[in-house]
Amino acid sequence: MNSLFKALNDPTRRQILEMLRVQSLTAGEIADACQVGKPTVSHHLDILRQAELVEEERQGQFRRYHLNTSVVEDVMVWLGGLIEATKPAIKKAAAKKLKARTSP
Amino acid sequence: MNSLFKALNDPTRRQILEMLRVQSLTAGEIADACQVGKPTVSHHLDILRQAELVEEERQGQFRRYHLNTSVVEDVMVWLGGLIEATKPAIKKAAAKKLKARTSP
DNA sequence: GCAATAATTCGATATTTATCGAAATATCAA
DNA sequence: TTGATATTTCGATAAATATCGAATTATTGC
Repeated sequence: MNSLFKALNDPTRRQILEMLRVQSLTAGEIADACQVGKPTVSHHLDILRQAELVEEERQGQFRRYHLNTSVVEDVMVWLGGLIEATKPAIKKAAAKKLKARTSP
Repeated sequence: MNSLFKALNDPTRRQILEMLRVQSLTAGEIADACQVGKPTVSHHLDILRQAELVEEERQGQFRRYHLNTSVVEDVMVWLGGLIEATKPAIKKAAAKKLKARTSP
């Protein structure tokens, strides 16, 4: 979880993820699109890879990067837990509401 | 979005959110539970408040902190966009699958 | 008003981090 | 092999950040 939130914390990295959502890209293409140098992009891709948010595929002298959505779901599950398993008072109210809707 | 991901990036702050999920707490109670000093907790609560992840309610000499789930949903929406609006090839495949399921 | 309690702000510090230019590594093409 | 291109690694640096002790602010109860 730590490496995931760390990876998501930077605006440039989030921009990279948004780009990879549309299509997989090489490091060079990413560097052209983002307003940072190539060494910086390389560093960002490293952090995204550590978090398993992106996967690297080597194609000759290029390296193509893909988005990995499965770990994105992991974050969503954690966040969902924050919303779902909430205070007893609210859980009680939710149960009451449900009962009113399901009983005749 | 920036302040939200920044707030979520620290393990202590995530622990605070998990505690507030169960019940609202005072700064002192949080400091007792977490393994950090009171000034540090105060700082973390400040960052969580900037991200609107927690809300402060003054009760005499105490300050009670509540979890605000609405912005948690904002993060989930952003993450969901990463999953949903995916590559055209996959979208096409999904459409095909849907058609096979809905047509006679 | 005054002592006690809750919490924050202040000042300092050590660590992490984003960034870049230069150098190194790796692959392709001729 | 040699030159060109893609990408990373290295070294340095400036900025952000988590943490603490001490001092400060705010509120309660006597």
